[in-house]
Amino acid sequence: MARYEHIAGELRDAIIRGDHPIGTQLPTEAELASRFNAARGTVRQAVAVLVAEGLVGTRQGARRIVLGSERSQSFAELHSFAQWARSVGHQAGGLVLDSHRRPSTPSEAVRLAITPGEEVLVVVRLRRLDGEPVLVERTVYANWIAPAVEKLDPACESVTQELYEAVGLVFAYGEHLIDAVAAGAEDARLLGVRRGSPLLRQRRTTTSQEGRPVECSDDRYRAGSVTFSIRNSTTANSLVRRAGD
Amino acid sequence: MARYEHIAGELRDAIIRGDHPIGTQLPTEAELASRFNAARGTVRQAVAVLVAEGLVGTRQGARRIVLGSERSQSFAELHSFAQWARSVGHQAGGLVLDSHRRPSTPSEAVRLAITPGEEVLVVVRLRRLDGEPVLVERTVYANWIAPAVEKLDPACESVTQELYEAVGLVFAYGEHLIDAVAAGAEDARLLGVRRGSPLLRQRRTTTSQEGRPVECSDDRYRAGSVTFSIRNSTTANSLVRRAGD
DNA sequence: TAAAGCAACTTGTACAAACAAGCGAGACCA
DNA sequence: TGGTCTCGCTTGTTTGTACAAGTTGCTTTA
Repeated sequence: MARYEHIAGELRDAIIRGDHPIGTQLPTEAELASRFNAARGTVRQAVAVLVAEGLVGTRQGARRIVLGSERSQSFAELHSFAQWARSVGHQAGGLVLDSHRRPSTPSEAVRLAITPGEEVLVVVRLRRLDGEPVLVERTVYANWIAPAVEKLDPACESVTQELYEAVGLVFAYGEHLIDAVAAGAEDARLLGVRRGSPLLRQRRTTTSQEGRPVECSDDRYRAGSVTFSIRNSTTANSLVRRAGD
Repeated sequence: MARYEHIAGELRDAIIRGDHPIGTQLPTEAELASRFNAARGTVRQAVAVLVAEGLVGTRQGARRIVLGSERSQSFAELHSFAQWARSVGHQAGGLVLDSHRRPSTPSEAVRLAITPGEEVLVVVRLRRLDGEPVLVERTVYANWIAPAVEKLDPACESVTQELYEAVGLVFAYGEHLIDAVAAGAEDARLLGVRRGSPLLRQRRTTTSQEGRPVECSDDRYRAGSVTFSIRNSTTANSLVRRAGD
């Protein structure tokens, strides 16, 4: 592990442990540098990690301040329903309801960076959390990954993990659009809610390490089952609000 | 403006302009350094900005890749409905429907880091976008800022801006929980939708520069009016998914 | 022909030094 | 008393250097 990651970990633990309560000041860079016997730049890099996690606030001239003390979960959760579920102590399940190929629509072609009409693989999955159906996933896979997807077990728990083990594919980057929609007839039936009841919708496009789009998906969560949590600050944010589209 | 910010801006413009199309490689650090006549460290800092914005993907050993070409909007939007609206070319409006003091509930006390029962100011606002009601804000302000809030114009367009101008308060940090809920009777009446129709809910807690909680709020958007957009990557993320709470 | 391995290239980590810029508290002055 | 000013402290920016580690394509080898 890198030196700065180690220092970041120590500081994070200290904050979570309560050594640095919320609202109090963190030690200065100089002090941390001497304590960890590292250069100031290395300490800055470590603290930057905590700032990015939203645990620490920083502004020029003033000592840094502890903002939170909850461990923020790592990325994979956002793409892997199963891994997220496990990390919060729940059991994920999945079931493929439909899987077929068809020509891509123009909008899908744009999102997947392919030529319109090129064949894609459409998969509809119902996801459960501790047995309860909570999520309908309608995913469109680009043609080049379709064969590997079709080979997956229909009841496969973690698509992300299986694809990584099978072909070394990593879902490295994602763009997400989040809004609320009313449940359609199929949504309602699958999730066991009334038609028109609120669902949390997440439309995402996922990209491989090399920047190649892999899939785009329309995921709908039953209201009350899942909450997205985001931290932001005036310096460095990754969240944007957009007009409906 | 700092040197690295300038370089980041130049690169961002070049990407948006299409000089570096999506999926292509960015110039190497060495080349950028010589082009901008800056040290490698400075270039790295510049690129880090774009990586944080989700425009560029990076991994050790390989050239950096352009992932997106849309300008990501700056932070203020997330707290300031008005400034966000203006930036996307719409006109924001606001109207205070109710404003009164009452003792804080235990949960509010925790979120605002005050003693339970301490008085808070509750404000209900209806927000419009180009005349259309799109958002009901139910905000709870900590006592220490309440006087300044009460002095605001009830039809005030940007609370954020007014409070900054009045008392120099900056909404520096925020934590946000996003989910979907059904419209209650009051929500439905105010937003002009049917009871039970889907709303996008954003519960937030906002903190001042000094790390002092200022307000917590329950904001509900009419479905279709607003979409949250998030970019993430395996390295460095700020988004977390949580079980319903 | 296909796998293994090497070599050049590129990004990541770490250290050191110097100056810039913002903050906060105490000193000073009206 | 109340405001202003200055000075020390702390974080932000920039440069330079050296080495570590991952990627990629080419070469070598079986």
